[in-house]
Amino acid sequence: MPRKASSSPAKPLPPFDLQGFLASAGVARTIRTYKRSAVIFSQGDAATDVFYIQNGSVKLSVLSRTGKEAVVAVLGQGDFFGEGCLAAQPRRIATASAMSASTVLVVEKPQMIEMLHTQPALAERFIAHMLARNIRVEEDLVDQLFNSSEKRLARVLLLLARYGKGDHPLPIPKMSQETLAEIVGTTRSRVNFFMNKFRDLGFIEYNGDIKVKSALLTVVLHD
Amino acid sequence: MPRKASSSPAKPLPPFDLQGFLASAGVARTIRTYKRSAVIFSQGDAATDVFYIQNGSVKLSVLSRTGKEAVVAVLGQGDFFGEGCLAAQPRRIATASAMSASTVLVVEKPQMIEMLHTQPALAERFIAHMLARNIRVEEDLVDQLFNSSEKRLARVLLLLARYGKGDHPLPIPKMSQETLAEIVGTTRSRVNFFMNKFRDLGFIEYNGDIKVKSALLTVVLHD
DNA sequence: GGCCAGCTGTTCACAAGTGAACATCCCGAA
DNA sequence: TTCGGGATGTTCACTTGTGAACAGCTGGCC
Repeated sequence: MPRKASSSPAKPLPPFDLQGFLASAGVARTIRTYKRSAVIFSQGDAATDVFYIQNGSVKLSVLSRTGKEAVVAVLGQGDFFGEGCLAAQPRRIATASAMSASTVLVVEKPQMIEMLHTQPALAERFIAHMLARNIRVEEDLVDQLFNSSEKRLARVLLLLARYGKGDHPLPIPKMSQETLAEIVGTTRSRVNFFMNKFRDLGFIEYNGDIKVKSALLTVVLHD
Repeated sequence: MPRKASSSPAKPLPPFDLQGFLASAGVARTIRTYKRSAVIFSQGDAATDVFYIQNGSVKLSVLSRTGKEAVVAVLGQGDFFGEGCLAAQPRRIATASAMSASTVLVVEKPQMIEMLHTQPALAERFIAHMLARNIRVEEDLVDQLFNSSEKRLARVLLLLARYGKGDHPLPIPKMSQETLAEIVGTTRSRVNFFMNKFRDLGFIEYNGDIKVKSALLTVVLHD
């Protein structure tokens, strides 16, 4: 029996003290902190480091030739990003920016490569991250291919809400409808329309933050 | 200067004799051969093995609740697939089928995990694969978000054509317009319309196989 | 207080994409 | 050779999404 493709829950990444790990391995490392909206790296920059989120949330966005912006990932504690530099990518293909105050660990590419060779525990963890990321991006792609913008918005809201786990109505980090549109892949006017619809139906509440009634909003996904 | 997101060439995966590698490591392994159109595994099946393509080409497709089908990847020699089982996925989320006669190597999940721990060369190779895959899927997603179906079709044709490398007009494996539509993420009538348009403009030739004039078709991507 | 910037709410003409129908065309099997 | 099934070519009414515009709101800052 085929399952709905996008239904598998976000993989619960076990916490991992990369900083302590690096310290005990005697590896040089840097910790940086960013304020909300601060840019961590920009599309086109030289790609020299891998990042690991200690705290906060980071979004990766891509700017098209025509000026449109798309958000390809929203990441949180325990996620890696910027790992494209380990492959052949000499430049960043996306811009990384903090969505809330964040602290990230920076590891230079040569050291990361070295450690992936010599530290099986890190390699294992990193592979797990890549697998999870891959599954998520594939689900996003399938979602784009199959679903209308109304359903995609509902899915994004549900995923963001359960991001902090706990399953109960959890406030979503402050985020404009413009940003939501960039995540969902549609226009702001469309997001606005459906947000009001969902609110009228009692599926969400919002003024400043958004509160999602998961059980109700889920209905939208199943037609 | 931001680069066009989908412009980075498919990563040229260096050949890797996984079979020989496994043999010398004394690991149990199985080789299977499939005919064109044969199903390797189906969406919903128990996910117990990782596959490695020795030869041929394999597509991964997902079926929606509503009966629509989408192709999420077309893979070739040297690619892994079915690696989702290494993460938390107990079931296949996609169907894998041979697009041409293919031989694949099958490795059971526990052995793959064991080897990723003990064989740095394999782990490295596997990480490289996951990074490349991730980049490609992200590009596909961005392509969906930014581009019209005409441009997406052009991009898919270009990627398929240069798949075998060499850069010169290379015949694309026989593939129906229906399948192309599932890869591009649109309807057959749309694909048919644009294929004829491209043919009229001299960008491609086709009766049975498709021949892509890369230099010409590329124009479509840049408006 | 008054101003500005950014976000929200709303509308609308227009563009793009869908899906279903029907007419060929081609090729391999009986 | 004929038949049937799959592929292609073509059309069209209908749905969905776009992008640009304009009018409030609201909150921070001088």
